Amino acid sequence: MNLEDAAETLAQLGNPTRLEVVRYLVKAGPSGVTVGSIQKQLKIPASTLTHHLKHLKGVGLLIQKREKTNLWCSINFDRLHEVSDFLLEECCSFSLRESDNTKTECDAA
Amino acid sequence: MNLEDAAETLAQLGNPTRLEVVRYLVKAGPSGVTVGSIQKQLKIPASTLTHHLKHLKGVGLLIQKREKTNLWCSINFDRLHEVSDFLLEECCSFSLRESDNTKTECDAA
DNA sequence: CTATTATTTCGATTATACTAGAAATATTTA
DNA sequence: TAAATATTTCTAGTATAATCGAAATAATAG
Repeated sequence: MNLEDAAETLAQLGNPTRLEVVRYLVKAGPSGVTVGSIQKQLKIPASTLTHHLKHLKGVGLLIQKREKTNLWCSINFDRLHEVSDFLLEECCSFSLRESDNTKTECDAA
Repeated sequence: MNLEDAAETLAQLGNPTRLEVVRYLVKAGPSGVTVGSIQKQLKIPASTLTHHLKHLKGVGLLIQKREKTNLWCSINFDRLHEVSDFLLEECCSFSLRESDNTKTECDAA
């Protein structure tokens, strides 16, 4: 994951409403939830929610599957890992290069 | 770290210029670098850089120390870990609750 | 076909962020 | 004091994002 993609993904996670949705999707797990249930549970107006879901899908954090009238949403765990890995790798790269210890800061944490 | 703080921090990391600065600070390590050296290396106009540094400091990602005319900047590694932990914990909370395995998805990764 | 439920598009408002040049400030050195 | 260097403030243009009501669309059930 390059810097541009990481920044874009982080930016999308940086909106409180969207981060709340992401947290909800994570809790829901791989089976996912419908757009409507997110809307009801988190009390987000439908149009606002659609708007944010489009953003999340745009950076590959959201997986959607249609089933009849319902649109099922689930989080892309791999993508979520990629972005946290970007932060961690960039962070820990220092310890790996500069430290004499076999253990990195990451291992220690 | 609560959702609001996490969102705010992620939002600040979500700007390409700032993420580039963060990456540069991470590479520089705990000793840090001056504002001027960031400006020259990354070719960011001084006023733009000051603006972004203020943002990073605002969410606690940046540590600054004055020495004579120079302002030394270094990354707050702890803070960087906190935000990546927020993503990982929220992410892995599912596996912890739903899986019968003792190993979580995080451990496996 | 009609009604119902689910989701999206449209449109408009409001707010906030990014960018950077020019001028100002502050500190050190000569 | 004057010059040089480092950083910040001021200001302003431009762009983009967040929000949500109302209307539109889509799919199914009766």
